[in-house]
Parts: sequence; C-alpha cells; structure tokens
Amino acid sequence: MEEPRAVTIHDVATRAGVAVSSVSRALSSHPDVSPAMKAKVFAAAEELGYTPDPGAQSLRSGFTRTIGFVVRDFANPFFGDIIHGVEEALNDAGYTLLVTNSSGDPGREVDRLTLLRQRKVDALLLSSISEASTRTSKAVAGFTRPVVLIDRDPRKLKAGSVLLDHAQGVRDATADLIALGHRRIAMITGSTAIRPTRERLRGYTEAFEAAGIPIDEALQAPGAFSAAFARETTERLLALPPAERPTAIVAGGVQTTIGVLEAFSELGLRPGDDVSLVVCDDLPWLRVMRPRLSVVTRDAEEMGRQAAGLALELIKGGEPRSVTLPTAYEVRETSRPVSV
Amino acid sequence: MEEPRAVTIHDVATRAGVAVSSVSRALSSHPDVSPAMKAKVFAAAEELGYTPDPGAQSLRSGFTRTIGFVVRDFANPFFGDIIHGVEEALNDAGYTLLVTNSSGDPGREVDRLTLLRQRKVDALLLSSISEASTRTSKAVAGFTRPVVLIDRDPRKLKAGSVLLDHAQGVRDATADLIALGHRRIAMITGSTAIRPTRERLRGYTEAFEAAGIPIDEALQAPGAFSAAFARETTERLLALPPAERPTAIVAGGVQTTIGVLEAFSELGLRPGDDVSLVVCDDLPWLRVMRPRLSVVTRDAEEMGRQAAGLALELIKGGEPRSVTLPTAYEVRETSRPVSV
DNA sequence: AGCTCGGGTGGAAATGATTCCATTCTTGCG
DNA sequence: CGCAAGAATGGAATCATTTCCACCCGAGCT
Repeated sequence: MEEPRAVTIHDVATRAGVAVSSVSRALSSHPDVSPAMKAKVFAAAEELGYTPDPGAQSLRSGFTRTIGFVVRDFANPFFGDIIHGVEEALNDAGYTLLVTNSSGDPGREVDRLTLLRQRKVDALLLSSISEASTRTSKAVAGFTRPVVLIDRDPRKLKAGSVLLDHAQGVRDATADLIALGHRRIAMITGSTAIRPTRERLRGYTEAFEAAGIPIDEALQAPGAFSAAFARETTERLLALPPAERPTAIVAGGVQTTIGVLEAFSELGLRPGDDVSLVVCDDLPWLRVMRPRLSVVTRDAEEMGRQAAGLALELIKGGEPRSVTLPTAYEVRETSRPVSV
Repeated sequence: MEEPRAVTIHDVATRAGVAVSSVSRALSSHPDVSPAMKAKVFAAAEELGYTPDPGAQSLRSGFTRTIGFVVRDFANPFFGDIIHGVEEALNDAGYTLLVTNSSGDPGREVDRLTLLRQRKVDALLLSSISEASTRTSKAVAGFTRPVVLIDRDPRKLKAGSVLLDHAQGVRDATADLIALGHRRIAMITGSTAIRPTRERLRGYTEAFEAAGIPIDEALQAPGAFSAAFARETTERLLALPPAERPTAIVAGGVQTTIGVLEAFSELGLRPGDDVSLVVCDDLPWLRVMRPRLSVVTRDAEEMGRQAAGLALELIKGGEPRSVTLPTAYEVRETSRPVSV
C-alpha cells in the first residue's frame, strides 16, 4: 500500500552536490555542461537508480513522448500487424504507443481523437473509417501535432501518409484472370469512402481497359466492410443466370474475404472449381485453407514501421510526405482458366 | 505551429470570479461547495470549453486514470477480442487503456512492465508469457498498484485474475471422442509454463480417468505455442505405425490449431475423415473452414470486460478475487466415430 | 590593466492541477 | 446576546520537471 516515494531529480542534485537545474541539463545532454558535471550527475543518478517522471516532464515540456493511433478494429489481424510494426519502431526511439479503437463507429472515432488530443500525444496515426466524414476531418484538423494517415488519402489535410499500391496487385490479378479467359469478373469490396476500395476498383478497371474489354458495371460491387454484405452480394451474383454470372471474383479486405467464402460454402461451391477467386490481404490462416487461395499480398508490419518513422520525422520538424508500399499478386490454386 | 494555449483552471477561476481551489472543488464534486458556486463554475467552464489537463492532474494526484495491459501478441485475434472488451469497459468508466506487446520475449516483457510502472498506470493487466519466470514475477511484485492476471495463475501474487475453465471444455470434448470409440487421442498444446495448457491437460486426463481408460503418455504433447511446433508434432504422431497412431487430436490455442491444420494438409488428410479433430478457441475464420471444425469455445470479449471490472474494483480498494468463465465444447463436423 | 564575452552554474519561475490550512460568515444554542 | 461550531471560500504549498535569467569567473583583446 505505502507508495515508496520515488527518487526525484532533487535527490540526485543533493547527492551530487549540485543544483537541480544542472542535473536536468546534464541528463538531457544540454550543450553548456562540463564533462566533470556530467560525470558527477550520471554517477549520482546511477547510484540512486533515478528515472525521470514522465508526467512531470510532459507537464513542463508539453511533450509526452507518446504517439496515438486510432484503428477501426483491434481484432482484425491486419491492424494487429500494423500496430506491431508501429510499436517496434516507436520503442526503439523511446516513444510509447497509445492505441485505441473506434469499433467502426464514426462518433466514437471523433471521441477517441479528442481523447488523444487531451492526452497530448506528440503525433497521431489514423486509419479513419471514412475519408468523407466532416466530423473526423475537423477533429483531425484540430490537431496541432503531426498526423500520419494509414492507407488513407491526405486530401486537404496537411498530413504524412503511408499508402499501399492496391491498384498494382489488383490490376495484375485481374489481368491474369482475363488472360485465363475470364470476362465476367466480379469485384466485391468495401466502402468507397476509403482509399483502398477506390484503388482496388481502379486497378480492376485499368486491367480491363488495357485488355480493351468492356466492363460489366453490374459486377462491381463496392458496399460495406462486413462479412454479411460480402456474403449477400456474392450469393446474389452467383445466383444470376449463366450468361450473366461471374466466372471469377476478386475480393477486397479481410471481412469481405470471409463473407465471400461463407457464400461459397453456403452454395456448396469450391473456390477455383467453377468460379475463380482472388482475395486481398494475406493472413496466417489462409495458409491452412484448402484450396489455397490466390492472393494480393502486402507487408502490414512494414506499413507500421514506415508510419512510425514518418511520425518521428514530422515530430523533428520534417515536412509531411507520402510513402507508398507495393502489393503483389500471388497465384496459388484458385486462379484457374475459365471453364467452358 | 503556434500552439493555441489551452484554457486552464485558472482561466475558469478568473471568468467565474472565484478562486482556483473553488473551481477544482466544484468540478470534482467536493462535498463542501455551495450550489451557487457550482453553478457559476460550471457555467464558466462550459463557456470556455475547459477540459482539465490529465498530465497536471496525475502529477499532483499520483493517478493517471490509465490502465496498462501487456499482451504476448497483438496480432492474435484472441487478444484482439480481449483488448476490445477491456477497452469498452474502461472507457465507460473514464479510463484509458495502454496496451503493449511483449512479442513473446521475456526480456521485453519485463521491459514493458517497467515502462508501465514509470508511466504510473493505476492498474496492470497481464497475460504473461510464463508463470515460472522469476524476472517477470519480480517486476510484477514491484508494482504497488493493483494487478489483474488474464488466464494465468495468481500463485503467490496478490492479484485478481480472470480465468477460463479450459478443463471443462476439453473434458467434454475428450469424453465425447472416447464415447465415439476413440482410445488413442493426442493432446497437442503449448507450453505448460502457463495455466491454459495445464488446465487443458487436466481436462483431458480427467476424461480418461472418468472412463477408466489408461492414457498413452506418448500422445500428450505439450511444447511451445507456435505453429511450427504443432505442425512437427502432428506430423510425427500421424507417422506412427497404425497401432500407435492417434485416431483423434485435440489442439489447444490459435497457433497450435494452425500448425495442426498445416500438418493435415501436408499429409493430404481431411480433418474428421481418418482422424477426428477438436480445436480450442473459436475464431472468425473457422466459420469458413471446411469441414467445420469441432471446437471448444470461450468468450474473449467477456474476459476483457471482466478483467477491466476487476481492475476498477481493485483501484477502488477492493480485495483481489478470481473470476472464472466457462468454455464449451461445440460439436461440428470433425468429431466422428473412430473408423474401424 | 580593464573590459567584454561567453561557458558553466545556481536560483527561481513556470507548468496545471489538487489539497491543506486559515479565514470569513452564518447559524444555532446557551 | 454572545460565543462556538461548522459550512464555504480563498491563498498557498505541492507534485517533478524544464527553462529562463542572473551571476561568476576565466580568457582574450585593446
């Protein structure tokens, strides 16, 4: 119960026989401090096992050495990997990560943002629910500290960003399916309110244009990032008459993938047999799925590391910039020639 | 760039024409404060849009309204769900969650613990890598604030705990397999250094004892929580001569499940056909696996909520106690009669 | 030699809140 | 009617640190 009164900078000063201000300077490697003083102070600090109080430091300096991150969903392994990468890079730099969860609720998102501002985080990482939300934009614009967006368009925001080149991977995947003879390729994705969906649709469109083949608009199905939506859409499309029914499907996002797979098994279809399937976002459990799904991969941990790096760069006064990481189409077992 | 000088308690005091101390009392609903004063202060605070500075508050009071949580692995959806539950309950109570990741490295775990202590979290949630680690125990014992363990034995630690009744689910599963005629049932789990593994082994053993059937020690294979270990073990066991080879497998944990499934598909086996399979920890993607695996389920989010509740209870001065949540065996498609 | 410049140091203010203590003002009771 | 008790308030100390400012002193210049 009895809190054992931590050792303060004052104790170190007394021990070393110098002033508190000198201790502070010595420890924070201020230019104007003699080697002798530095040695004395370090010795005393060492003996007493002194560690500065982050609370007091931040009260005075205004900086918390903490970086905030608002994610949509903790349980999504994609974010798990990103967070992992962020934390790793941040800890190396002596920063702490404060992650928080919007649960996909815009109101809660704004709420979490204001919390982080109150807590005076030195920078903000954000992968917002919707790029169109005015409330979120306002909350972000209210930040006086650096902001880094994860896989979101900076738009008017003066923010750094780490982006994925979704278009690349999806373009390659679509082109491959076209080469395999597919013409009716469905694109099932989440909300166009965020960049990944738009980019995937762009890659899809570009592949068709490059091949000089017209696109069947009815087979582009953006909507919501939920398994339920993806499942319903897939079931609807696969129920179309043979002449309109897609022979291949490209699915974007983790939840979408799950929904599409639910639909397949509901209809008793095996991916790759009648209908080819390419999914985005590689995941650990895809390794144990049979058949092995063709996939558009990306390095989520690297995204996290890059985001952390950008944030630290901005804190040091750098100008906001954008980093784009590649995605890659990886053929496995469910990209098959169209069955005639 | 120019930080817009936040409004302080002093500004509110001036605005309301009262003393700072009165503002503090009014806002923290101190008993000795007149309704008139309270009204004045609230009005002024409202007009100025005052929010107290958490840093300053914690410097003075010693409490941060923050709770720390050290997990082994962010990307594991099991922890994702727990964190989700914790955060939900904590936010409702006006607390903030500070999650951090040990990546399964004991040194890093100790490191993260000391970080949280420095940051003066009001309570600590911990799901340690090993219950046997002296360094971790010491670091935890060094906490003067309440500690709640997640699915770990408190042992000598004076800590609250949220436990899962793993034994129950595994006992039911094993009993069912025995009833289906299985005698050689393998138990593939992680390290016995943590409670879940020990409890699962206990459930397994009890089921055999209840049936009066001797256990083949060679089929109990605890080891490490990694897909690689589980995979190798599974392949080794399934390569045994027919008379010794297990006819059913119970797998514990997420990584273990993945490893076992890898082994199955490597060997070209379908779970449930030749070898029955029950896995622990229900996961979203198990819904899309075919065949649908029989599973021992549990409510991870509820664990999180309970843990948060316990922590808040301890902060208020309650005595450490233990909460146990059930697990349940759910038959799906891979608990089959032994094939003769 | 005297003066300036600047490196090195100590003292004290400031950061934004809580809380103790003293003070004032009622009010009730003898 | 006077006095004590207690409610309500203000002032100041406190939390642990950073940073501004003043000071001292030695070196270099005129």
